[in-house]
Amino acid sequence: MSKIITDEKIIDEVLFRGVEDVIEKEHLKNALLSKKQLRIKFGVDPTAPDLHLGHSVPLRKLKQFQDLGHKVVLIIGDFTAKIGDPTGRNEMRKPLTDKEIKKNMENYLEHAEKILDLKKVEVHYNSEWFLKEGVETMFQLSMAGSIQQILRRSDFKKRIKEGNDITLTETLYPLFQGYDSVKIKADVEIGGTDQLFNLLMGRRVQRHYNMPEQDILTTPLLEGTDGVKKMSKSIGNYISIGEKPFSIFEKVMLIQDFQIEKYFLLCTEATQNEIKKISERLKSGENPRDIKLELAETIVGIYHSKKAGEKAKEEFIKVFSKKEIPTDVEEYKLSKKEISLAELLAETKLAKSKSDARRLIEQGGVKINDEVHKDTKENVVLFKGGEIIQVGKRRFLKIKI
RNA sequence: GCGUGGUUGGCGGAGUGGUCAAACGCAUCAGACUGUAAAUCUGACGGCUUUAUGCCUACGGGGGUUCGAGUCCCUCACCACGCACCA
Repeated sequence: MSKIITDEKIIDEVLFRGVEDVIEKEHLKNALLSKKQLRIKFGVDPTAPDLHLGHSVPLRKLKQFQDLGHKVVLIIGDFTAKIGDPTGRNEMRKPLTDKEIKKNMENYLEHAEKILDLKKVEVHYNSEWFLKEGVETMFQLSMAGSIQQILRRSDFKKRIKEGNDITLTETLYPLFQGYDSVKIKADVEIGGTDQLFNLLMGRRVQRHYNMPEQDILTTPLLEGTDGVKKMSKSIGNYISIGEKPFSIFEKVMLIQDFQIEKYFLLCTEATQNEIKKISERLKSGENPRDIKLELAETIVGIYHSKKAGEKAKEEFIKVFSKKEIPTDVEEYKLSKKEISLAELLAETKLAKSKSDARRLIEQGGVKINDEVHKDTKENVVLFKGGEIIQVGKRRFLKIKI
């Protein structure tokens, strides 16, 4: 068993930095100081095929607990996924198949490994107990909460108001999630602020089973690259931690200026002090772009390597500031040497269709070897190989014969 | 079960017999401007080509009326609301 760190200063940092709310803060702090190894629960929803920076926020918090010597317990909600978490939903989610869940989880753990030390993590699938215990547990559990409590949550209220259905299974979801805490004897549960209701339900369920109630720590939600909406794959404003260095870099640069500090806080190890300095630099009128470059470099550094971060930065300056052609351009092997430009764009997926390609060409968005080709009537272009096709600012392709 | 209303593009939402590839808004994409952005301005935003007051495919599914149908009728599916039980 690893040693438990009880340095009060470090503990305060863990409970403060990048934390939205801690419920029973004093209690948790004392527990952390007590030298006892705590069990830190984190529920994973196996609907996400890959992890993005938004997911990384609570995971990074878990890592801090892990570093203090506590036991991180990941619960993979394969059973609960079949119900679907109603949080933030105005419609019921469609249930996943076992196969999808399995595949998603393999992906998830692979990515999570970039943040947590998985060897020290205890992993459970909640079907372990739910399938075995069956109806009896359902009865017990459904007595732990009341309809009024469940309906008090805002997403349900909204759905009722809008006349959308709420299935009975959805109302049970928080109880099921809470039961996980009972089974693994959680001392602490971590989650995003959107999970607050479910997390609190965990306390209730534990109480119902005459267990000490878990403390709760919530982390802020991270807005995506649009600066407004919560980072999410379906909105398309996400940065996956499995992406290639340059891709991560590029997307981090897309975030809005006012998000810089939050990203430093939630996505990097920067200390409170360092973040303060960054705020000051921003206030003093320093070009936010340069600070964003540092941010992007740091984040790439975390998920790849320091070197990859530096390289991505150089590349970014080259492509976007100096408007040069990137060093590594994806190659595309052309089937025939003579092909119309529109056809080529459609074939290579640089454009959605030939019509789309024509529109891009007309609008001056297409370049061959840095030269704008605006003529749609130019039917056939003879390619020798080695030409660089550019669409917009970010899409490049090298022609290979 | 009965009744009423609804189902239009990535989304919201117009359109009630012809000029609808579908107003308007959002999202997206391209161009200009820039700090990579953001904001702003311009343009595009179903597909195909012979680039045109061009052709094809679209308004939940199927069928019908009509010279002509998101638009009228029938039917099926789905959704919402109301009624019915409690009274």
